[in-house]
Amino acid sequence: MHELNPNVSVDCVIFGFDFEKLTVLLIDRGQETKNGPRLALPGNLIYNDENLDQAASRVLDELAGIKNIYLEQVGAFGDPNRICKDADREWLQSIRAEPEARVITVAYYSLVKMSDYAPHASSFAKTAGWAPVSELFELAFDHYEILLAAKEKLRQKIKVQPIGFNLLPEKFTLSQLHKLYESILDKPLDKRNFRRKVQKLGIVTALKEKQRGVPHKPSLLYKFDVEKYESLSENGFDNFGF
Amino acid sequence: MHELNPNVSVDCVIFGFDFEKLTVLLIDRGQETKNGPRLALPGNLIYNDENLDQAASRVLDELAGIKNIYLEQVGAFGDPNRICKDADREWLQSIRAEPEARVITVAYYSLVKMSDYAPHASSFAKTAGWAPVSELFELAFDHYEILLAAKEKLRQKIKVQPIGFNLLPEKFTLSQLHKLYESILDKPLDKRNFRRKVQKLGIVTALKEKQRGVPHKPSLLYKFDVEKYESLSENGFDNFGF
DNA sequence: CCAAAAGTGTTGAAGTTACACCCATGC
DNA sequence: GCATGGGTGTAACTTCAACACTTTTGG
Repeated sequence: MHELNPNVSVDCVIFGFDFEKLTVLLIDRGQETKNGPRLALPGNLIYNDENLDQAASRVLDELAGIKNIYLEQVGAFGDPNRICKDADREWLQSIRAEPEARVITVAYYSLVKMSDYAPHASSFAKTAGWAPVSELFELAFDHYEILLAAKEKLRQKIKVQPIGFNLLPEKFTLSQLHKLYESILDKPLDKRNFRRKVQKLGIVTALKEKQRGVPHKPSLLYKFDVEKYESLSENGFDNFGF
Repeated sequence: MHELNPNVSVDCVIFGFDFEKLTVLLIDRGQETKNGPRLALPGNLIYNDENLDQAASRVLDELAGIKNIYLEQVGAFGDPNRICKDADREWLQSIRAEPEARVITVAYYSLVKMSDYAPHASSFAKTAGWAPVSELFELAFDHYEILLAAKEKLRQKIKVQPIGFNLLPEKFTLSQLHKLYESILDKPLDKRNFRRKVQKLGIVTALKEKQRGVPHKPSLLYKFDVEKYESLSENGFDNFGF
């Protein structure tokens, strides 16, 4: 039966990275509200004939036009009183058949390169865009709490598995990778040790090509070795982590 | 509104340890079923006016008579086709108002000392008891999959934080601790290396007392050093993990 | 005296940290 | 020629994995 389930929703916490800071994808409900936040995570009710992962992908596409990204579950949220702000209640009344239903939501997260995914709003999202995580303090419903939980998961995850390669251009320099790790872990890493470690892991391979047009010694370019990455993924990254 | 939500349930994966092997708390549906498993994780629908954590605690108490244990969320599960076995369908018809409803379930897990918690069945559980994890291959619904996910979470957790001390008697031997770790990680750990590591960590202190009445060399008894544990907890266990 | 678990040290390999200088380019 | 970031090696130290025999008790 292809119908919305009034009691279960999904929300997506999509982190974006731009070599400067960590951002998160939010939609603007565009509502004329006196008080209460207008920003929310993209999320909506699930259909009864789709699974949770599918629902998250679909919702992300419907609200922000972003497809085909790997989403990982954060967990389930849903205190009975998560709809406690007037603005939230009003808004639900405008978009839901059963605005008063008890909803529990399953959150998903991912980390993408901002420049690869230009969000464009549709459905009930008035606008969609990237907001710096460090400047946010309030969101609709319990979305701020969900954001914090997702951030913590991301931090744990990146410590133990080399995600982050999808954040780089196809050809990249080891310095870019270095900077990426430093900004996510939020601490300096020794240049030589970092390079050694990444190279020993074997998931990057050097191209025969260099940077051009830079006002300093041009860097060798590297690409991500997908096969090596996958074979390591299966056997576990025994010795990763900075 | 104190009513059951037809679409959301919780399931509890309670691991028990008895110095021999890892077990899990299961209920027996007691159903006269031709085929399909009779064993299931304790779980049931949530009420609309309780939060997920509360629901998990309540359900665990209702079905197995176990109260006051710390539960941690595993995540949400619920493919549309999780009710695919005839036995499961029949059983739901006997206990639910809307047996055909799409249900997503939120799983919780915990690890307790078996001897501290004698399960006693009630409600729709015919019996409740501990089953060795390694001997299980099939459970109701998607409960086997949930069990595996919970086991993996437990494994990750115990690698990075020394839980497990609430599983031991006040005074314990290093061999007991050793066995505990081996059964959770499901692999042998070198005796000497294990002892060295635990002792260097400093969260156990030797008593001036030995085992008595054992038909072999009696072991020194140890106790858990709570203060040391807490000070380490704050600063992070920098070098823990087997 | 036998069975059963307790207890104990060393060594080689691998990994981690810290650290300073020359190189290639654009302007 | 100078400013900028690219690129490289080593030594001291710590951690890790592997491995075998003696001890103490109860029966």
